Amino acid sequence: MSVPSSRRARLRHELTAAIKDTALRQLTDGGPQAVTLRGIARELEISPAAIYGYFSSLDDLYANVIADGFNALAAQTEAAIAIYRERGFQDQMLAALLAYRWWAVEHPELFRLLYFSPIPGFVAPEDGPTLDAALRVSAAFLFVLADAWRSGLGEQVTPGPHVETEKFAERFGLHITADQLRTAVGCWGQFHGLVCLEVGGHIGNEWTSPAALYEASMRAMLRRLGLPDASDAITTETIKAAFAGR
Amino acid sequence: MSVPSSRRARLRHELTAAIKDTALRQLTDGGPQAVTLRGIARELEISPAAIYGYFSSLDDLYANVIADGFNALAAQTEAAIAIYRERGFQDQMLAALLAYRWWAVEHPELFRLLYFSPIPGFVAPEDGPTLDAALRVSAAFLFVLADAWRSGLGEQVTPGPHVETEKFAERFGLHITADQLRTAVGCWGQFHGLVCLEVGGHIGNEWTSPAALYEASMRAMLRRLGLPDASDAITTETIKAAFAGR
DNA sequence: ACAAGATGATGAACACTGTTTATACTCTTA
DNA sequence: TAAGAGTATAAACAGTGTTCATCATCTTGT
Repeated sequence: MSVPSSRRARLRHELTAAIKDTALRQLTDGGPQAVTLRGIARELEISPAAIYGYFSSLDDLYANVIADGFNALAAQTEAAIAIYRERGFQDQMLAALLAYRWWAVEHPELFRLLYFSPIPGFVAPEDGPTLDAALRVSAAFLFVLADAWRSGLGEQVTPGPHVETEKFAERFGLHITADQLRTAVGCWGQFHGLVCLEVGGHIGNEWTSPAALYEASMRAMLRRLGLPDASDAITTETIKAAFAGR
Repeated sequence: MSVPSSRRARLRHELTAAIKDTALRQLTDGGPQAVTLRGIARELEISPAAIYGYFSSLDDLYANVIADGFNALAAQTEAAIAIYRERGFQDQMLAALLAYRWWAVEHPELFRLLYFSPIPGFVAPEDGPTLDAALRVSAAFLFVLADAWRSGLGEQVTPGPHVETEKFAERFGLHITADQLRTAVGCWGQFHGLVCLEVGGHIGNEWTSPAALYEASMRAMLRRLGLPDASDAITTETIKAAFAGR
């Protein structure tokens, strides 16, 4: 801090971004094992040791890439919700759900990295930006659902034993019942699970269209939540088009 | 084949098993990056090069560990189903679902390896035992559900566009409708997703009991399928006890 | 404008990793 | 017992993350 020299700060910021970018590119090109400290240095025509002036270790670099990834995913779902801001909650939810899958399918390696980090050391609780960014993703969906509930829609929840919701309310600044929390997490598992199976290559796309299957499942899920049917016009293609002309 | 010398064959079999075992132990102890060819050799007091007489590469070793893992997971779910062979399909399904989560929670690193292989090179389609073992897991659930459908139970399926089911029927030897297939995959995504979130550490167990949440969600899912309510006596603890006294 | 000092980059080294190859060894079997 | 198949080995190679002492560069107070 304390009045940083602007030139140095700019160069520093640019190089950190460049390092993260090349790491991301190596990840998307050749999988997790292909991203290499020396490879990044080679590509940037820089000494391997120089990177340590920007990241304390390769794990630290990974942590930042992961945080950026979570933020990108969150931004995409939030943007999808914003598109249908004037419409019903069911439209906002469906748009967010489709945007979630779209992002995952377009960035499969990064998506894997986010939710099944193949890096050993860190789950990094409370450690900083990683966890916050991860929560931001779920929060995007949760807030829409909570808004719908608050407005009196969709009170079909999953019954079950009582669970604590205080710590949850504390973290999210959101007061919902135990049944609602259970329902929300159940939905989360549902769409996240389908996306995981597809990204992991376990839904053979030789015998199904994953996109159509996902969309149908999500519409059914929203119906089970007690929400009105979402507009038929909302499909993955619609979302893509709306993002393209943004 | 051709009348193998029994002594050599036995030693060979034992050492391959020992290699896989230590690889698995290193995985569960220190994560994916901790399993090391040289580390295995060190632990078995063997030359690193000796392992290449048993596995063609580290990836090959991984593939075998993965196949074994899928088979262990499949065996556990099949055994859980077998316990309730004389009972209703809903009991068999719930038991299988709870056994699935239980196995995943008890072998988190291996579960990650199975469904989000952090190894670069292989998804290995048609490559041999890996894919077969992976299919065996889904088949366990699918056959029970198909039996229930065939007996006239639970015809609440997810409507949607037509998808091809011929290649699917060919692979599984099971003839179901497109709506049934969509429903089954939707359910798969649901329970698999919840397990993935928990194993990935994204369901904070500081504000929920993942086991209770999972059980409640699964009972709700079976109800949505149109199956009768499963016995209240079936819980994770029940399954554990049944396995312990087997 | 210049010296002082902070900041950044470097090459060499270390301890690892997977993999190959030529060599030595051991055991089966004819 | 001799031949030969099967197995284990040490040494080497290319590559990895990380550290450290050294050197270049740039910012800044006087």
